[in-house]
Amino acid sequence: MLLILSHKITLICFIRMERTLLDSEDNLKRGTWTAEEDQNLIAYIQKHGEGGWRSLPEKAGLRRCGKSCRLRWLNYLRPGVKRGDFTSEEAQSIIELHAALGNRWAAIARHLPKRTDNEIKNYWNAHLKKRLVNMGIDPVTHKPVGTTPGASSSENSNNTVVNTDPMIIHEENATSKESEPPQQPTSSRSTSASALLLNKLATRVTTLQCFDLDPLRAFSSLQPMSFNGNTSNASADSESSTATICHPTSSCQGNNASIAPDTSDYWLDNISDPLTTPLNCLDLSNIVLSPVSADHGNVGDDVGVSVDANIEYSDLSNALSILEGNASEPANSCSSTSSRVLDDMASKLASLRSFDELQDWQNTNTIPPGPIQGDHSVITTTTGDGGLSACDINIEDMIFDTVGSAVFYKPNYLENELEPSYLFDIP
DNA sequence: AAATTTTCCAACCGCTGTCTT
DNA sequence: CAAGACAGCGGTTGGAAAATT
Repeated sequence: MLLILSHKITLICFIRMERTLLDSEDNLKRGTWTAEEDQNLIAYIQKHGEGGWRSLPEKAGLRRCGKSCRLRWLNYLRPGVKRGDFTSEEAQSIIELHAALGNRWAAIARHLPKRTDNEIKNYWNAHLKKRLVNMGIDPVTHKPVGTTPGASSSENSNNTVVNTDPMIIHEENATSKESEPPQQPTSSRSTSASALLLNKLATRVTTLQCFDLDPLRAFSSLQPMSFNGNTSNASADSESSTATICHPTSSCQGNNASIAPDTSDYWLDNISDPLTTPLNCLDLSNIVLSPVSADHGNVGDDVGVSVDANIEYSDLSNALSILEGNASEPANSCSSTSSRVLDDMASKLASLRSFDELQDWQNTNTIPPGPIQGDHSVITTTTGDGGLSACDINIEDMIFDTVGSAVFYKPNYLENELEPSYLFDIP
């Protein structure tokens, strides 16, 4: 019996060796790269440049396939590649971006300089996904488990998660381990329409890499493309239509295009004056424009917004007016904190005339974070505004909480390791 | 200390889109 | 326009290292 078992193990080991350590049928080496191979590859690319991967191995004296060489170079050997030790900021970004982009690792990687898609993917699978699960969050939908029946429904046919709700993630405290069950969000889902819209915009703002991702300006260029071309009579459209604004050079067209290409480089390289060029490159696939059956809330007391998972407008033209800062009603007529904040955002963003201005604004916190009022050791998540007023809000501090409600996130509180539970829904 | 299991990530594979001929 | 080459992407896997029994 033991003998048979021993033979069996030996056989398995032999098969494994043959697959992984020894040369394959095509005489190509597989498995871990040696230092010598790395050196050969680096030397060759330094001399001849990247590209021509198929013929590269032979020229470089490597018994590897071209794909393997390319992967090795791009993910590990290429200068500037940052490896290991993700910062809390990077982890936060990955979660936010994953909420917005789904498993589009390459797209996510473009927002994290020096990180490769492969490493981000691994980090997500090995760490972040588990962290979310432990917190009771569905890593696919980024919503609490149990609140999203048919979680996969949030993914479209391209396997792209269209939910954009990122969530706050608190750095794991190494000193205070487990024993505590995963903390479930204590706040109820916000029913504020304004808050939901604000969420969407805040998400975009916090991940802005370039002026072209200005969500408010994009709304302007969204108008002629939405509602199947009918912008004045939203109610005629009985189905929710997904609006995607396409890259100027992209072939994607129409309402159902789900993935907009990364456009940062294009805009930075080609657009000097945003005012003279239509801003039409923002992927708004998560923002669904459709008629609403009831006015659940107001944005600037004008725009009806549904409370479904998607932002919906009953009156796009009014919405645009508000978002462009041309609303007839002043901000103080807003019905809620989030409305006021939204107005502030709209006014500010609409006033920006260049990417530089946007950066300046972000850098100088034109809308400064004010002192948070209230007892944060008591407040975990609340359905109120936590004592914040609109003028206290720094847009960069906005982010989703775990239930998809708008919150205010003060990074400096995390950094200082103060009470981390300072999530505030916006009513 | 040894055996076993789990974790994590480097690398591979298959597929798709784009470019070139 | 078709076919092949190529680059890039995302899912999966093998196995070394770490953790646990």
